[in-house]
Amino acid sequence: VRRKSLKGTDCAVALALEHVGDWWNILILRDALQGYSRFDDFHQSLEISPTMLTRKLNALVDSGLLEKRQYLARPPRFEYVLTPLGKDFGPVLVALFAWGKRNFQSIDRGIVLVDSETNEFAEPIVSDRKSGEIIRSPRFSFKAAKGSSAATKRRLSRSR
Amino acid sequence: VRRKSLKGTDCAVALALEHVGDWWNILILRDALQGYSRFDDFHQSLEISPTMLTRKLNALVDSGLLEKRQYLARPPRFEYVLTPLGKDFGPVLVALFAWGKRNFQSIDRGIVLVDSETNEFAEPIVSDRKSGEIIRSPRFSFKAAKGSSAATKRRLSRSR
DNA sequence: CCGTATCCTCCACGATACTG
DNA sequence: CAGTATCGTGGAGGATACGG
Repeated sequence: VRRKSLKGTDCAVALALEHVGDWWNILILRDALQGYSRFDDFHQSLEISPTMLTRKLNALVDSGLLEKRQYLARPPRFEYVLTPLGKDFGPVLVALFAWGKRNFQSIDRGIVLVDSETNEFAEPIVSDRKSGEIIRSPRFSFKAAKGSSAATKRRLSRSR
Repeated sequence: VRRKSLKGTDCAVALALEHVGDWWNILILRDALQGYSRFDDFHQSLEISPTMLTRKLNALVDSGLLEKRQYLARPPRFEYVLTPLGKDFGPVLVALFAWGKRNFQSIDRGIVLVDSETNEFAEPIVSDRKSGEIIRSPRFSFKAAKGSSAATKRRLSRSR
């Protein structure tokens, strides 16, 4: 949007959109809620240019949805983790996910946003720092419930 | 976004964003769920250029969220009403509204998205076709509950 | 009153290249 | 690996003007 700020509006929806009102933010938050935290994880997941990812990550930090945290001293490494405010955004994503699933996705596969039992968000991914091998990535797991099929071959079709 | 389509993705969130993934669409749907249906209602509410409003309205029609319906033969007049798919988007907006309200809006005023009792969406606005006078606009009504204050003076700060 | 067509501007975004 | 700097461009979006 020729981003006129909607500050001054007292509508909570508009206020919310100030912080998450675009494509990338939502997708980043989605991944974050799945447990993603490192730059490169987002980078690979989203097919976003590093430049843009930097901007969006910083913006989300500024908005207080993410926190930039050092997890390794030498070499200095940072991760972006959800703040309480960011986690609180979860239900919105759940609703969005549900809507999309109800209406646009007949096949019963895709990411798992919440554990169907506990209603809590999936555990963070675990990856071997050394090899970079992903041990467990909740993004690709399936609902435990009734016979979900085999793992999804997930290849984003490259544009261009 | 240099709008690469995310078609081919099986993530429901991405699929959903294909249709509502921007600022204007959300705001239009918000208004639609409040009962707005006429071009000019949206136009005034959103401070959007008529050109853009046309585009967004058409896009939402194409996506199947809105339906363009003639409500007057002579002169021909149209209104944009929510389809079932569009109404189904309601819960997402409710969640977004709630998040914004919880976190960014301390004052207890703003639009009413759902009736607190029935959990149904507010009634359509009623405006006098002749005078154009708005008789009832739920956007500016307040929760019936505990002493809400006077009407909001709503002036968007113009950019530039 | 309810839009649509045309034009133009500017900035969101990707490409590319570079650093610790 | 985890980013930042610079640059170029396409398209989002406003202004304006017109029509039923």
